[in-house]
Amino acid sequence: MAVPPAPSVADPVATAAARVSKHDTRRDQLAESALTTLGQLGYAKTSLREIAQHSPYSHGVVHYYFSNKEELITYCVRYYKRTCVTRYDEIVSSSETAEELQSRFAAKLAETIREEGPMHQLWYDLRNQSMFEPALREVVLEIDGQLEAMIWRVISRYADLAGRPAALDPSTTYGMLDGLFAQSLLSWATGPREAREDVLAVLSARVDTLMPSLLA
Amino acid sequence: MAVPPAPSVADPVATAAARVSKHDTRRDQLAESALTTLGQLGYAKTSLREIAQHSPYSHGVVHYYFSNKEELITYCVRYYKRTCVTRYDEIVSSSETAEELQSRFAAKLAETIREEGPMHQLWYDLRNQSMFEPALREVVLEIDGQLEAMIWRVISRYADLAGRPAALDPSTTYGMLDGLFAQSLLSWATGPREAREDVLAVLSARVDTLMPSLLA
DNA sequence: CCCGATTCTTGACGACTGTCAAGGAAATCT
DNA sequence: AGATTTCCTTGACAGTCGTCAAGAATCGGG
Repeated sequence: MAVPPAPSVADPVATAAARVSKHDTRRDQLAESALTTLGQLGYAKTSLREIAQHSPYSHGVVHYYFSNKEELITYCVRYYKRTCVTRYDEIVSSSETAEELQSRFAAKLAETIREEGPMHQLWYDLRNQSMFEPALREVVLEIDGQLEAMIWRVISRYADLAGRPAALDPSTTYGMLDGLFAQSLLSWATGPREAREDVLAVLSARVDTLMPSLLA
Repeated sequence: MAVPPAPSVADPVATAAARVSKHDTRRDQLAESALTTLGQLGYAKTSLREIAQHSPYSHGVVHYYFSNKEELITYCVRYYKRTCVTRYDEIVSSSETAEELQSRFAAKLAETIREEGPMHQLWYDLRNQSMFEPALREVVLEIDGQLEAMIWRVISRYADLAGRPAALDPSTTYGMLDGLFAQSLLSWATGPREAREDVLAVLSARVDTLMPSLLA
């Protein structure tokens, strides 16, 4: 993951740096444990003890690496975001026709629910909680903006490939697609397990047929 | 609100009915107190004691009228729904041209955020919590279906007035519009108060310009 | 190998939660 | 009027929460 700690030498700078990196590695490790717990239980029902139980450590260690529950949570969200907001960039850069981008994007939307469903549930949970908890607003606003930009990279590239301009502004486009995504996620998460693949197929089909009308 | 209790007469049927109606009136009264609390604090941070504090009673009374917290919550949601899922029906029945329905619907979407913002925040909160809490799924699914039907009454009437068929199925249409609505609600709830009217104006404008493309 | 710093565990605290039982207050009935 | 049912308050319970302090375990440099 990160660089392994340097072998012990009498270099106070290097060892101090290794220390810092180890400290950060532990924070990331705890963040990962926290994220799986949060994805399973949701923001409200996730306690620090529960997070610690999904990690190799005991519940007290959280306060050694994070001063607050709040700090842990926001650190988690940013950690999660790091890997998340570039999800479609490979598709954007490697697709060579509008049709290819369209169908691969539609398929990828469904795939990310299948592969990372709980993480998306957590995101929508946190985004909603930010309406009640001011402490979450800053980080939610930041990530929401990045998600909008991510979607806009797809759509503007799509417009380029098709040789037609986008019909809507970035925010409206994001709002609509996000609505469809959230709708499918909800029914994926709450419906019967046997129906999950059908839900994802429907999402793909919808986005696939909808995308042409996002261009003028 | 409900019929006032009948004056005391020696009619066991009437008095029993009055008793029941009084019992139900109290339940509704508690539900209303609970809804304002839930709308302010969100599902996670609302305790029974907090609900009671927003009502004329003490915290123990909740268990006299409801057996569970869960029963109270689901009762609240259904109670709220009663007045809610017909919000656009007056517009649907009284609009005489597609253009009128379009602009009045767009305006009403914004108005309901302005007038009942916290209730909508609560709805999205509960809908999300249903992904983590199976107990909420039944009632959420039921109301979500009614909301979809409500939106579809608007759009199908809109299509009739315009003399063109709807371009999308009810579920997709609902998902898209709901996404835009939720997006505006989020920024209405978390943004600065001075910007609220702007947010609502943007929502109205977006829906207004988007609606024609919902027809084939 | 030993000492000091770092890392982690354990146990405790005050506060809060849903739930419930006991009993007082109020309304109703005879 | 008294008796009885209904309504509501109070106080307590077992449990969980975030937080923190004290000390054990572990690790690295001399």
